[in-house]
Amino acid sequence: MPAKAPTPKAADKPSREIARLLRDAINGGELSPGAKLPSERELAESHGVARNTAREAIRLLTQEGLVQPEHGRGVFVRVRPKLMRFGRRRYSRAMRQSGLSPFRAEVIAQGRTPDTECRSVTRISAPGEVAERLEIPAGTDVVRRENWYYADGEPMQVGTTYSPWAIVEGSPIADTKKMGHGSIYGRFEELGYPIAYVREEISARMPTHEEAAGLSLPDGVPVIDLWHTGMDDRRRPFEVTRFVMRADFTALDYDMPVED
Amino acid sequence: MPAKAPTPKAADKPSREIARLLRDAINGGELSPGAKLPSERELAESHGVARNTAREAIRLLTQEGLVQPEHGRGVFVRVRPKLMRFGRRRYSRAMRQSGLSPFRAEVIAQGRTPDTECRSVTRISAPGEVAERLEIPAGTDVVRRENWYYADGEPMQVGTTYSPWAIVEGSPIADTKKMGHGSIYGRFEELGYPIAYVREEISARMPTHEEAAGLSLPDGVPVIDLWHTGMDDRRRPFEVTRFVMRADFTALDYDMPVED
DNA sequence: CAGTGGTCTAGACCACTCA
DNA sequence: GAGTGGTCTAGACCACTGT
Repeated sequence: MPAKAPTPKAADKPSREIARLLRDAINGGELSPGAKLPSERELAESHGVARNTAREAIRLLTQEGLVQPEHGRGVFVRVRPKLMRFGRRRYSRAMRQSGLSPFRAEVIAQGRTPDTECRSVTRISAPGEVAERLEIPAGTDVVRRENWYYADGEPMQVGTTYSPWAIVEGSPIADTKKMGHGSIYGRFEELGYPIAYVREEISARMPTHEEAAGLSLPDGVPVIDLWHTGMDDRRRPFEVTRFVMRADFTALDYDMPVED
Repeated sequence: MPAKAPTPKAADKPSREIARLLRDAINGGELSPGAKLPSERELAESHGVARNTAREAIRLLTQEGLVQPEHGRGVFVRVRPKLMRFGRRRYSRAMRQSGLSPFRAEVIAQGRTPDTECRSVTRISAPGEVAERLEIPAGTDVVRRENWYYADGEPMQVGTTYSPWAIVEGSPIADTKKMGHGSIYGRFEELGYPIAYVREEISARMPTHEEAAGLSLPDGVPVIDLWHTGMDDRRRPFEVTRFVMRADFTALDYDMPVED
């Protein structure tokens, strides 16, 4: 090849450059959410690079969560869904008495169709992370309930609830059969454990391989990993739930007084 | 080539298979955090595939946040750092009077060295997201302070605080110069705005291109995106801060009474 | 210097979608 | 069947890290 640098200004690697152009087009509004990007082969030809290089550009945008390739159809600008919001109100008495679980209420409020499924109810010995939060010795018997939450048929969250066997024995909570669609906190109240305090420990990370498969997560979508502890009026923990939630559909919203 | 399928059992694509083997080795403990993986060329040869295929396997694990390639050195199993925890106590009177900002206190408690830097203090007209939360008309003048938070020299968070000009005019908060390393809530208290309630809206997502560069984020690390609103004893908002935090170093921990 | 990951090429075939 | 993304090959050169 002749001259070494016809345009020394070129912003580095071709793949980065193509990604930058597409990103700017998306952020600038030339490519709206839902729009289809040029195909990999088109991008490759129009930029005079190999297909793999165009593909690398798409990959960069995918990891940023900006676009989403669909096999056989094309690459599309991702639509930012309205977030489902969960917070302190989730545990209010009003919610508890509405007969609706907090998840169902929120999804319905957004005009979508909720669905929940209890995949398993088992009696196991408490793992360390659970025992600590329940303030019981590790290995104590607990009931484990695995719940899946859907909106319009798509899985949104998985919640795994653990509660001491000594507390829930004989109640609907320990029952494999249906417990109804209401809030579980109504059941705990009947057992003498009215929820009065909650602790929520929140972190975020990329999903594991299994989570990505189970929740049908596209690339570039993290999960919120939330450990929830429910306590009664004397601050005795009676239930912990670990939620794994699609971060692109979920927001947490807490409104609370400041501690002294 | 001769026979079509010598082992039809082969668990799908070679790159996925190599990724699975490495993942299992990591989760099984054969490869501890900090350990070096075989080089791409070694993996390619030992599995009888092209280097790009081995590379694709590494990429899958990188996106899961399991490993971290380092240019010229190798690919390493990621060390899960101890999380910095922030929560409701962050705004307590005790914290306010300790003379330490909540961030500094937490980092020091972990035996690391905190650093904070105020990159800019400007007077601008409030963007919509800010005005809504401050309950002021969009376009009202606010002071914008951009703060960067470091632990052991590495950037951990960026917090952008907005407060009505009418409230902070003439105070250290509106001053470009140093404001000291204490909590900003002490200053607001002096101005007649003792913090009494907070609202925290939390979501998680992949970092933008700019955020990834600014925070030196490795691939596979999401950010926590937090809008914080500070309110006085009459629930009047006087300050909002948007935090963007490295999710692999950060946890939020809220302990609160349930609403009626 | 040798060894590592980062980027790129120019092909190939497969799997999926849609008219 | 035409067009799309998904995976793979067998090379090449570059940039960075260590000794």
